[in-house]
Parts: sequence; C-alpha cells; structure tokens
Amino acid sequence: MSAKRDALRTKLIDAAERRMRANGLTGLRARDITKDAGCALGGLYNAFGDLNELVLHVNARTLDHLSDKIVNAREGLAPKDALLAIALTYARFAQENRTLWDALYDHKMPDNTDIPDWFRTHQSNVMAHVVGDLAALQPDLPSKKVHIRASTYFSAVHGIVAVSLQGRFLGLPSDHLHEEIERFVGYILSGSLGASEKKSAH
Amino acid sequence: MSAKRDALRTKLIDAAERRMRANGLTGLRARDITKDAGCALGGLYNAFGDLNELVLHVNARTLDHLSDKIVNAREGLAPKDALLAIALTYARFAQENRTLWDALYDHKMPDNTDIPDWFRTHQSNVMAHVVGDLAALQPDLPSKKVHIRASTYFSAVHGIVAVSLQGRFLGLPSDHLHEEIERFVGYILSGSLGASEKKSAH
DNA sequence: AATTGTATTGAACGGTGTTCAATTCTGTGT
DNA sequence: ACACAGAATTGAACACCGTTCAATACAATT
Repeated sequence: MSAKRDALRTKLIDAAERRMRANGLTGLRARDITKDAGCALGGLYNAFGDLNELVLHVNARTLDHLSDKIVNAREGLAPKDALLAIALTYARFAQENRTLWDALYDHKMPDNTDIPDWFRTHQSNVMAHVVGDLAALQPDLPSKKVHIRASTYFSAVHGIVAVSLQGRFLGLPSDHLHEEIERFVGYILSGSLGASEKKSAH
Repeated sequence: MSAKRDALRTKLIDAAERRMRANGLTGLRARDITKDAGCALGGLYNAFGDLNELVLHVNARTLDHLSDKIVNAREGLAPKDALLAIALTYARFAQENRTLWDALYDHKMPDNTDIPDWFRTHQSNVMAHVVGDLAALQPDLPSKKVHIRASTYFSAVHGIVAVSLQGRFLGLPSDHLHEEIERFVGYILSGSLGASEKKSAH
C-alpha cells in the first residue's frame, strides 16, 4: 500500500544526496530536490514530515557508507592495528566525502527536539567498531566504561579531522593529517595499554 | 568622525551577543538585534557589511573571553600542568557558555569566502597558549612542528568536548567529561614525553 | 538661513520552508 | 463500461528571512 510512497521517498533521498554532495547542506533547497525527484514541492511533505527529516535520512546513508568502509579497513586486523585503521579510514572518508561528512555535524534539529532513535542506531553502528576493538584490548573493563572510552577515542580523532579540514584555529595542513593521526593514536594506545590499568582495580 | 558609528557598532554587537547567548546562532534575527540596539533595520548594514560580519565580531569577543579564562587557569603552572589546565578550562568554558561556544563552530562564511585576518588573530591568541607550553616541553622541536602538534592537541580536546556536549554518537555523559579529559591528556603527555623523541633526531 | 553633504530610515524585493484547498489519480461495486 | 468515494498529488499562497536603496532626517559649513 505504501510501495509508491516508499519509491518517492528513496527518489527524494537520492536527489537530496546528490544535491548535498555537490552543494553541501546550506545549498540544499526543497524546490531543487523535488524538481530533481520529479514531484511537486508539496510532495516532499507528503513523504517526509520535514526537510530536516529528509536530511536525517541522507545522513543515515552517509553513516552506513562510512561504516562499510570501516568494516573493510578493519577486517582481519589485531585490535590495536584496527583502531589505527578506523581512525585513518575516518579521516580519508571525511576528505573524500567532504560535504556529506560536514552535514553529519552541521545539521541541527529544529527547536531542540532530540535525535530520533532510528537515527541513533546508525550512529551506534559506526561507534560499535571502536567499542569492539577497545573491549578486545581491555577485557576486564566494564562495558559501560568501554563505551565511554570509545566515545573519547572516537571524538578525539574526529576533532583532529574536523579542525584540520575546516581550517579553523591555525588549521593543521591537510597533508600532515594522516601523519598526525598515526602519531596521536600511537600515544593513546601506548598510554592506555603500555602502563596498563593498575589504578582502576580499586 | 566615526565615534557615532563605533558606538552603534558596539551597541549592535552587545545586542547580538545577548540574543546569541539566549537563543543561539540559529535564533539570531536582524530585526531583533536592531530593535534591541535601538536603530532601524538598515542600520545594521550601515555599521557592518553583513549579518555574518556581526556574528564574527561576537565570536571574536567569545574567543577573547576564553583566552582570558585560559590565562588565569594557566598562570604559574609548569607546562604539563598548564596543558591539562587549558584543556579543562576549555571544557568548562564550553559548558558554561554553551550557545556562544557553539557559534564559534556553527558559523559558516557565506559562499566560501575565507575568514578575515583580523578574526584569525583572535583564534591564534587562544592557540598561542597551547603552543607556548608545548614548545617549553620540547625545546628542540622546530617551531613549525610545534604549531602542528599544538593544533592536534587542541583539536583532539575540542573533539571530545564537542561530541560530548552535543550528545552525538552515543555521547559521553557530561558528568564524565572532565574525568575523561584528565585521563586523555595524561596519555598524550606520557606518550609524547615519557618515551621521548628519539626517532625525531634523525 | 540656506545649502550641501552625510547618516538613518523602513517599505519593498527576492528567496526560503511550509501549508492546504483544489485537483488528479486509483480502485472498487454495479 | 461507468460512476463514485477515498487517497494521493499538486502548486499557488503564506509567513518569515536577510538585504537593498530611494527617501528622509540630520549636521555642518558658509
């Protein structure tokens, strides 16, 4: 009964993704998308409640795409090497899909309604890889703490990539990005493993 | 000859800062600002070329405010302790001035005109503290590399704070933010100092 | 007081996301 | 085949945004 509707939804997501890839999130116009998708302006609000909801679907695709890249890069690697591979893959993905990646962070929910659960799932799927390798490295650490450290690790790498790419605050030159990430991850891994977790036992 | 004009400029910046503190960057309306400042709508475009230019001035103030906080926190501390103090101060500032801090990163230049030099100076002033302490820790490192590492260090901390505060990707709970930053900085400092820089000599 | 130059005004413009009465389409019963 | 009801689609209209610029108010000089 909603096959037609779903077809329109994917056509709209396709069109929005193309526009976002080319012109970024700020260059996204409802009129352009619906024209590309071959429906009337109002059709967007039939398929989705909101333009923001459509953006959310494009972002979900981007996260899945990123997740696939991480799976490939991580495959068959020991946890330490896997964590480095994830970081470098994240950086490369951001560089190669700049506008789509920007939208992941530039997009804001209207008012301050919170992010829907179905979208959080896509975010978690990406983070799960970091969680997995970190858990393998520290098997005696409670799951909750593993998640917290995974978040810290992931967001630190993200910060390096983000500031480098948008060139704020001096801006790390993009040529040195991968080099700096390698050094940085080395510090983290040696710090979090080499000295071990003697204090945390208490 | 432009005393009147400068007075209007500061009145507009004041009004814009108040509005941004209350409603964030997305809640900023030219009509609200000019009403608060007591001038006509067009007056904004007399004092500034653009609404974006006005936002830039508010952001510059925010950076100066942050820089002051860092100076106070850093005062009289050894480089290692200073770097930790800077990170924690950055996190606390972000929490206490959430909307203004968000605007530092949410604001985008129109088209893709690049950030004016006078604004970059304010950014550099913040970063200078990190650069100083990092240079003190590694006196034999070329200045250019010190800047690159400062950028890496700063942006990693920024990433942790940013992801934690906006609660994306699982989202590190804000209660654990300072704790995680302490651990994290410990890793970095022990990694970058403890093992020393034997390889970099060649 | 007249005149010139400058600063300020706010109605008007183009472009945005969103709505909803009007229209077209679709499927069913006769 | 036809009529008809319910659902899907349309696109003109709306409210609101940043920005402009001719008209106005003001200031200074002669």
